[in-house]
Amino acid sequence: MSDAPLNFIEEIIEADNASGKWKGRVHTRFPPEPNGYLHIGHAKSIVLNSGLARRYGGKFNLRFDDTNPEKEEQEYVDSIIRDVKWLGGDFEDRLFYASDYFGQMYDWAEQLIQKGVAYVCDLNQDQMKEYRGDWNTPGKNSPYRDRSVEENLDLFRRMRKGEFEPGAKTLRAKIDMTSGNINLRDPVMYRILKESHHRTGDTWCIYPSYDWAHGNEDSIEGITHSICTLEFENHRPLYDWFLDQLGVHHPQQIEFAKLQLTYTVLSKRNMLYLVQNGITRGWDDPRMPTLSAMRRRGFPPEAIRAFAEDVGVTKVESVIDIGRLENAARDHLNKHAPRRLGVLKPLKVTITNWPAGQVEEVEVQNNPEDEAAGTRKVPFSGELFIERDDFMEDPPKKFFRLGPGREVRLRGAYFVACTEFVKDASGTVVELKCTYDPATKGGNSPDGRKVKGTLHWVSAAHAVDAEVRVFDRLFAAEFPGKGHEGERPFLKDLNPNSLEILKGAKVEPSLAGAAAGDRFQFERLGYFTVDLDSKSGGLVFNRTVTLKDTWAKEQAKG
RNA sequence: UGGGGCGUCGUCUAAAGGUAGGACAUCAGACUUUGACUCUGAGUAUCGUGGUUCGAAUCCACGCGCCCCAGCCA
Repeated sequence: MSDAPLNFIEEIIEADNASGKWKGRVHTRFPPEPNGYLHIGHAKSIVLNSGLARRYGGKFNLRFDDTNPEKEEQEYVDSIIRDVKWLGGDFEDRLFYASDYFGQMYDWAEQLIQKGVAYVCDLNQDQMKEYRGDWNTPGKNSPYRDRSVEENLDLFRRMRKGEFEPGAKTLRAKIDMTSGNINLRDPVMYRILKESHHRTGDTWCIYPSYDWAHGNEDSIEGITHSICTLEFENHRPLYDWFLDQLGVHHPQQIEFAKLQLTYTVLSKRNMLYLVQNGITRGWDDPRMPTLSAMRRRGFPPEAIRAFAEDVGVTKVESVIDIGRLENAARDHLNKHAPRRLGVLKPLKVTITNWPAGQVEEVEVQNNPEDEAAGTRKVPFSGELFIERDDFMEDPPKKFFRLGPGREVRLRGAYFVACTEFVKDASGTVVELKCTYDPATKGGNSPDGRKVKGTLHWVSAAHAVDAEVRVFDRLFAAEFPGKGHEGERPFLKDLNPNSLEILKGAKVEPSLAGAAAGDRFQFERLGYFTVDLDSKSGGLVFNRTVTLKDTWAKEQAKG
């Protein structure tokens, strides 16, 4: 437990514990509908719910809210389980499905019919809408509202048996057609759906609606604090009404503001569009905000958790600067990612005074943030590659890298000075000729001479070829779609440079055996992970995030 | 225009009638074998108007602004 201030949900829990409301019990749940992939917004909910359980010695359930067979699929169930586990949401053996409770819910529905507070309605969809009224007009009672208990029971049982077509009848709660809260105007509890369910098959042809089902699910599982997002605030009176009518265990619904991020689109509909139209390469394209994509891109789950905790929990609708997510990744990776040397856009360097054919091993620290990470040997020779951006033909004074006559340090190796540069016919610099100072081995000069810059490098003969996928934000606008007209305004804000594939990268030889998912810092560049597409002999890296770069910022200012 | 919710630095978020604090971002500097990390410093906020009070972000009143709701989706 930390001494950080409590968020409003923790305050509720501590008050409940103090009053003995739940006898000290805390039981939360994450209840996704298996109709899409989990994204960073869901991560906030998972971290919140599972974190509360952990903090207060309670329990956390994973429960699929699979009440709509028209939209749900096993593929999504599998991906969600994988993602929740990866994030560290510890539901132990408590993996549940709303569909497991269909029998209980059906019995409870009959109970409400017996009680006279639920009825079978024959109104079709258009009629029901008309009878419902609107914000300024109270609704009218359905003509079927006063059927007898016997008739309702008979009809409901026949609905279950499949005697009626989809849409022909519904079971409705008898509440108040004039309520200012439209959710209370006799909401639908069951609809007829002749659709095969991914778990129950064709056992059922009537399916419970969200409002009826959700409280039941929470109640059955003994949930104490049922946490959901703000848009369900209007549904809470209904949640309470059903549970009160049933007289069963009654959890408290609490609403919080969902996560929104700048430069990001998080709606399932829009994400599906990006995937189906090939704008990204599937749900796990590293530019997507899904958890599978973020995993593939190299985000550590610990970083996502830290981020989710850092942004806080309130009822204020807020948009988080995506830079904070990137920062969370840097923060974790800085402490844990081993450093390596890799050159994204190589420029050849020949050390003219290096003994021909000689190879030396230099010792480089694996992680200056972590002494225990130790050191490694990296081969150095007279033919090297450095980063193209680290040389300028006519550099400004504040450029600390290589230029004609300038001297820099090669990380862990020697000081080198540029004596000459070679251009091809088109005027592009293709090679540098440098001299090295043998007295500076390891990177220190005995005469106390200073250099401003330290460059990363690889030995040409020893380097391993790699493809590097350099990602940038998928959208170029802070609020994608804002200010544009049309069907899918967010498409107008797509960043045309969100993916750059660098085929000719060169990395140090120790990376040859790296496996998919391994994360590294390429010194001075950023954090990189080995992509799923990587095969031995064909290394592929994803750039997770760059290092902070004040030089680039300076340049951008002009 | 009915019902529900929300307004604190640029962005998040604390302060439960008593010094408006922190993080990220920004700017300036120190350090540096990563222009990273780390460290130091700076500026910037209580939606408005009244009221209660010795004292109000906090309590009261009246406004204003933004979000959600008219699926047999969740």
